[in-house]
Amino acid sequence: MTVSRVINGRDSVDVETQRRVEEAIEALDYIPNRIARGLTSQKTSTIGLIIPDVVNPFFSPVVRGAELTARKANYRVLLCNTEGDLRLERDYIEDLVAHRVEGLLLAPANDESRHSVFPLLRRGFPIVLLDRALPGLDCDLIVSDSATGARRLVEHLISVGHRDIAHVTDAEDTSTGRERLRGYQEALAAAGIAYRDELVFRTTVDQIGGYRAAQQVLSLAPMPTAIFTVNNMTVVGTMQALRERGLAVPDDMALVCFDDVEHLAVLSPFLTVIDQPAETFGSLGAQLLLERISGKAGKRSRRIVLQTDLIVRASCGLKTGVPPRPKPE
Amino acid sequence: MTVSRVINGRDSVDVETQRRVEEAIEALDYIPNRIARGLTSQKTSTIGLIIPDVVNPFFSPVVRGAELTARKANYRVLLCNTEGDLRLERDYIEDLVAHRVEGLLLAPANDESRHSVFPLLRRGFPIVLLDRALPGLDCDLIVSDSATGARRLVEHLISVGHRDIAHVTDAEDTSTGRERLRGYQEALAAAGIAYRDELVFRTTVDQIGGYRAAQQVLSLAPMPTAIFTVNNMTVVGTMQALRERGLAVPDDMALVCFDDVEHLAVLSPFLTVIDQPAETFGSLGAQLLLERISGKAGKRSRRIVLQTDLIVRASCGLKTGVPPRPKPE
DNA sequence: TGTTTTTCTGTTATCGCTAACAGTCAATAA
DNA sequence: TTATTGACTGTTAGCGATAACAGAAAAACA
Repeated sequence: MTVSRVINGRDSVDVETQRRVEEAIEALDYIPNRIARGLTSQKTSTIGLIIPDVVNPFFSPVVRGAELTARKANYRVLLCNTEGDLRLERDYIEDLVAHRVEGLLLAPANDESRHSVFPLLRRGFPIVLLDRALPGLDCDLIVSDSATGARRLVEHLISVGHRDIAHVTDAEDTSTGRERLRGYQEALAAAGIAYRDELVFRTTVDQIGGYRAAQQVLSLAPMPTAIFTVNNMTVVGTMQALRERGLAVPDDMALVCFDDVEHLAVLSPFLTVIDQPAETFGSLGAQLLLERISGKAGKRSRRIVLQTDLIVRASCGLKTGVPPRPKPE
Repeated sequence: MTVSRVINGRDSVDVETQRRVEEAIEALDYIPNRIARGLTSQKTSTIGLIIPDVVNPFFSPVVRGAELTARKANYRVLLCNTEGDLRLERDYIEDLVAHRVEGLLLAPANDESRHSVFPLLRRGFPIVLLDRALPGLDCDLIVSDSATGARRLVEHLISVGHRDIAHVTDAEDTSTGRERLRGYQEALAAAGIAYRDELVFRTTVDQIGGYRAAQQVLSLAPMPTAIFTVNNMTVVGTMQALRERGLAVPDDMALVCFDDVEHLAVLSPFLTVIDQPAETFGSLGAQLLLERISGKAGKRSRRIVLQTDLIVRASCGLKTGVPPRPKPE
């Protein structure tokens, strides 16, 4: 008990005793067991972070932001990678709750994730959704303005002369996919171009999905002159398919997508993209979550919509590319 | 107690009792507290993973590999981002130990990390070092063959006609930096080219470091005709500096580096690189660690050297680039 | 001087779980 | 029939910390 007092610097302890305790701690390499402390205090100082894929350059900054912010508040982050697998996601959620994380940051796989989230929400478990909203759930949320982003991307394509624009997107089971599709449709409508469902290709939003969808796009006759892919993984697959067919960007096909990728942006700035503030998803998400955990959040749930940046480069056949963003700052 | 029996499926429990317990669990949304279980069993089923930066495309696959492998063994991963900061790294290590992680995967910031690691090692704490060795520490270790990789990169530069080759690397406080410098020197020696210390630029191995070092390279007169940067972050900074000067790769300057980057490799395959099996660092590291935790590892420490791939693309002025690696498989 | 207060340290109980043991009851064996 | 076994459930203790309280000794006060 006296040891506990020394470690936590609470209550009064004799100077001499304190010295002896500290000596013993040193001699024994004693490190207090935070787990046991958590048992008593009912605080684990840990939050869970569930994302589909750390390797995805959109999500890794999310991890970084969350970790940094959590750390500042003396919280730790348990990271889980779902691979976009719902069952894995569900298992992870249960596992994290069993680990008594004090709250959860979740970038859900798709709409069906709501079934795992709902029970937590009902019992008032602190949770913040990232990137994707879940239908019917009233919950703290950070998304970016996907519809506007998509609209600007497609408007840009239209402004440089494209009218037959294919869209590679997901199976319509994510809010981001739906919003981006909506933006695509809005841009077309505003330009008086008829929406054609056969130009929208639904697939898994990973590299292979992008590859397959692009193959379908390229088998159309006549081919569209531009492709708008829903994220940074599908664009990679799409590019592969283009290359296989010997098609060049932008000469044979214009290409735009969501998500900027750091290395690409500097080393080879040719892709016109919508850049999302990825790290902000993590840091702001952690901040909201910590507020909720500490009870400073109030009853109402908060929906935050982050604005995005259109970065115009050369992938649409514009005559002059905009120089890359200035970095280092 | 009977509840514990039902949950763990141990000992015999009456069918009727079991049903009632399960009913109650359901009704109460009861989720067992794994933390408390850990207190009893002295097992937290958690490992720590400390890396300099999740956002770095070399390290994010490491995280993925570690997480996947740990998960298969029913272990969780506590992730910590040091930003390459020694003090943060030390704090994290202590923190993870306080959390009673059963072992530690560490990609150390630099040689000085050994002071944090040594006390753990002495008390037999399971630990596996990733990417960088620590001088004087006898410890499980996974590195890639940096010297050979560097040698092949420089040999390639020499083979296409370069003789004045600058090297951007770190402050000589990491094993990887030293090994790559050694490979650079070996390649020069083998070609009968004199090593010139003024062509080696020591810096922080991040983007800004690469940028500054490259500026120095470009201020030399005469300028070298090729630059070999030590990793994927420095090459980004280097590229920025080149672009600012209006220098093109490979026409005005050849450029090679360690680390392939997925997006770049597909979307813009022009950089000749040494590709390290990044995810293997994580998965194999976790595997070694779990073996050591379970006592299956034996007394002797294991040193694993992963082989690398030279991927020749267009950044050295070779007439014909090799096609990008086939993907999807 | 005696009484109160303060300073310090030790004891007990508790967090949620499980190992180890104990006890009850019915089925089986002798 | 009695002893033995097995199936089942409950009790106690302890993992490592802390909150709450208790008690002893010294300091401050009357």
